[in-house]
Amino acid sequence: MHRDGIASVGAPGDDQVPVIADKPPARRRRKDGEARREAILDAGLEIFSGLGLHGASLDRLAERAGLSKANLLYYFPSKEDLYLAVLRRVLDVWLDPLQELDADSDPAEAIRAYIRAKLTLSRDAPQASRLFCLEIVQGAPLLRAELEGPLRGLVESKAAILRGWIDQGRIGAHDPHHLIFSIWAITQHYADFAVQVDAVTGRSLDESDFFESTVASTQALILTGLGLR
Amino acid sequence: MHRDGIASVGAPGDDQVPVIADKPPARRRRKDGEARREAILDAGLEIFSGLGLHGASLDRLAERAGLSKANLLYYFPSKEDLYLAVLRRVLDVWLDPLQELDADSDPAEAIRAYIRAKLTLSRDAPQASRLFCLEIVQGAPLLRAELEGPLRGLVESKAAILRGWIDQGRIGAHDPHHLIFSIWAITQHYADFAVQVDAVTGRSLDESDFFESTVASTQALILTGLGLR
Amino acid sequence: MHRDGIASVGAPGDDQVPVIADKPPARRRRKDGEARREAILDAGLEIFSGLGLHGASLDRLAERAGLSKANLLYYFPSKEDLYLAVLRRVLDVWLDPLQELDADSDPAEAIRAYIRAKLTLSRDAPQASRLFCLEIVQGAPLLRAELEGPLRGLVESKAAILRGWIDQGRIGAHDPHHLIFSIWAITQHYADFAVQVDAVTGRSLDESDFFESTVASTQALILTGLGLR
Amino acid sequence: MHRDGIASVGAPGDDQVPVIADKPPARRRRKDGEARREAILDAGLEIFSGLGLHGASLDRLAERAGLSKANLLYYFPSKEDLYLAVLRRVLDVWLDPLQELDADSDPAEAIRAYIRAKLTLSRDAPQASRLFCLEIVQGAPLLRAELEGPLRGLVESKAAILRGWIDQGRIGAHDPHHLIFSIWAITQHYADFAVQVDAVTGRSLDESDFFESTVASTQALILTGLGLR
DNA sequence: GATGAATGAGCGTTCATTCAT
DNA sequence: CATGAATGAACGCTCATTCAT
Repeated sequence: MHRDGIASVGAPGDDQVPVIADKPPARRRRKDGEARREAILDAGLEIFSGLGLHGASLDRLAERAGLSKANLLYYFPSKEDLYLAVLRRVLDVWLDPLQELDADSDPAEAIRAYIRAKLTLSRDAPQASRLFCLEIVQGAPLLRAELEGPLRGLVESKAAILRGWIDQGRIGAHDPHHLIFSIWAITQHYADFAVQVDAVTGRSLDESDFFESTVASTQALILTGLGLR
Repeated sequence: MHRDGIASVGAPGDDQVPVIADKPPARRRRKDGEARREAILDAGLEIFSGLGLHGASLDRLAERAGLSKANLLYYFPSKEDLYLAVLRRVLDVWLDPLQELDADSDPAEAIRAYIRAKLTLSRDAPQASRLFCLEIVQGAPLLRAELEGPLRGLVESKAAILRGWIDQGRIGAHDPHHLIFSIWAITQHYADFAVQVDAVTGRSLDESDFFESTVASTQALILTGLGLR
Repeated sequence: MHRDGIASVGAPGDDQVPVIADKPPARRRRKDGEARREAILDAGLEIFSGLGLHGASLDRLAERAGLSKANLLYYFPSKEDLYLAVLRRVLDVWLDPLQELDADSDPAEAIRAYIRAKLTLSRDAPQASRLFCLEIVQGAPLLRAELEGPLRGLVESKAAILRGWIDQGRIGAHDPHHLIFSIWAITQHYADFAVQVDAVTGRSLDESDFFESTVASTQALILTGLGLR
Repeated sequence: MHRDGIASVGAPGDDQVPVIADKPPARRRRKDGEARREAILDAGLEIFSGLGLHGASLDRLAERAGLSKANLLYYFPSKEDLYLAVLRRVLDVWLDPLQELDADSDPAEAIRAYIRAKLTLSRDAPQASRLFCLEIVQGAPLLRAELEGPLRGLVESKAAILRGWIDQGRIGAHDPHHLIFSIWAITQHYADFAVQVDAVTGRSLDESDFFESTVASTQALILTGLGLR
């Protein structure tokens, strides 16, 4: 139903068939190379998110990406390099919704939209969420720098917006960091713990009524919690 | 400060030095055997939670547990067996607080206590939480049965309690499953994503003021969200 | 004819069959382990001296030593470790004759004996000489430290003896370092360049008349060169 | 100080910039082609002499020669082909001084000149000497034919000259083969075992006083050994 | 001529597991 | 109980070589 993987999310419509068939060879070759890189990254997302860095083997990755192990290593010099490349692509996509949070918006509307955007990602790119989760849970041995740099900066700037709203009395007093963590935790839970959600409820975000009820529930909990209802 | 691991939680005071030194050899040996099993399970928790099933090697596990690889395999016939044993011990501890949720309690009090109990576990046994998270995120290949059996049953029975409270108008109308997931998500986030929390805020649940503010924040968000304030 | 390898030189008679068959198991096991180590070192000498560090494969080494590749790595943690162990054993044997050079001896007799000892080594342990040669020629990447330490010290002390003899007018004035290098060069040539010697003359040190004529020739050249005839 | 490599020895002044810039393309291309061949051979000498046939990789060779791996294989169809080409060029240069040995010369003068010529090569083209040494030490698997053919013939003819001088009583009686081997061994030692010489004495043939004293020492030893002093 | 892309074979090494003692 | 020794399978990676362009 929903495309699993983040290519479709990060760059929709990217893989349109070219109208004119015979491009000059140089360009065709480069296109092919980049398409292969993408295929490898897609395979990496799929397999790393299910087995972790150590559980994934180059053989499986290559097989899934449709090329030979040696050829895969031509594009990414080591398994870890591939893993990191996948992780970075994930991180970018994953933080995108937060970037949108704007001081000039209506707080209720902005938070409602943010929750929906995050849950949409959890539905459309659950593997990305899981891979990110896997890495963080294990102590982020390869991503720590990115967490302490860009992520921290982004969160600080958005926390400032929330604090502004609190100071203006537009939302209830609730520590901005805790609020952000709570929204992250709840929305990502439906991707990261999807098997558990499924085991307990038999439902998945792929079912649109469950998706909508999850969005509504989460929005209600948070907005009411912030005194916005 | 807080003991990391769940032995201290599940079986406090377990490793006291026996008062009388020379027990009969048969009994001593058996005691030693169980102590060794515990030591191996502790090592397993520590290492599996940091490296995952595939990232952990028997060599490391044995070294950490203080015995030889071959001897470790005497106690647990395979790496997967050990992994499962650790996981099961974790699951028991992890579900314990939910068992306490009682229909006859005051809803606000019960939920407040539940949140505190879960966050206490996140503080005192973060590795257990992480190991459980790791397993679920990867699709619970070895735990699915336990999720669909005991876990589902437990959640259903507690959801029924919540539904009862809602029907009685004692808490706001909020889907019980979503409510339980939200509490799980938020409280476990502080264990599972501890590095991220630390990277962004520089704080950890080990610091008692941060622990208390986290408890208060979460209780406020959930209880307000349920119209209990 | 002559045992190739240095075990026979360094530790003659070492592998005698024990008179009493059933040793206690602990001792037997250790014996076996050491015998295997020796077998591996022998295989290492044989193969490294013919193919160099990079040309030798663990598969070949293991096959020659009569065990599995994985088992070989149980005794030596890496190929390079094995290579170094072989090299060190070689170096010890190789420098031994020089140690014997004694200030109190008759110079002519001492030099004559030294030349014979070196040529005997070239005959009995040519692979050791070749492995050492291979390593030095490639710049001694793994042995440089040993050259600048122990070797240099040994040479200096023996050069002092030669210088003493020169000062006493007992041998002709010839720079001691150059003299030592010349003797090394000539005597080792018959091991290191054995194929070339064979290609040009059709002879080998294994033939006793060629061995004796080589000894005589070299002694004559050097001793006459030093004015001792 | 001294150019390392044999291009400078075998074909001095070969890489002069052409006076007239724009040659007709056909000829230019061919010239470029040969220059590239030379560059590859130079790279081959440098790298093979340091790492051996098996230790050198096409990637390194291509990088050093300044072209792509695939292009390198256009000039030499396989790594072994390149290795052999380098080796043959080395062999030619290496035997050159011996060719000069002339029956009509004064024996003392001829031998003195030969020693100096060989040591000059050891100084100016040590890598050539080392590569040759490496190959012979490993049993000359690729060069045996050349040793038993041209080399043997050359040595035989020169040994005849020496034997003539002996018969005429112009030099002391010393087996010609042994004499040639001794001169080879000593003179090449300063190239092949340069690291060892350096480790022991701290000197190198690149220092002109050490070079001259080595020449003098060697000439003295050999000529005195032959009763020419 | 020149090169980027591709690959099969092999390498050194790790690892879970077995076995004898 | 406990361990040193042993192994087959798999792993990540390198490499000489090929091929299409």
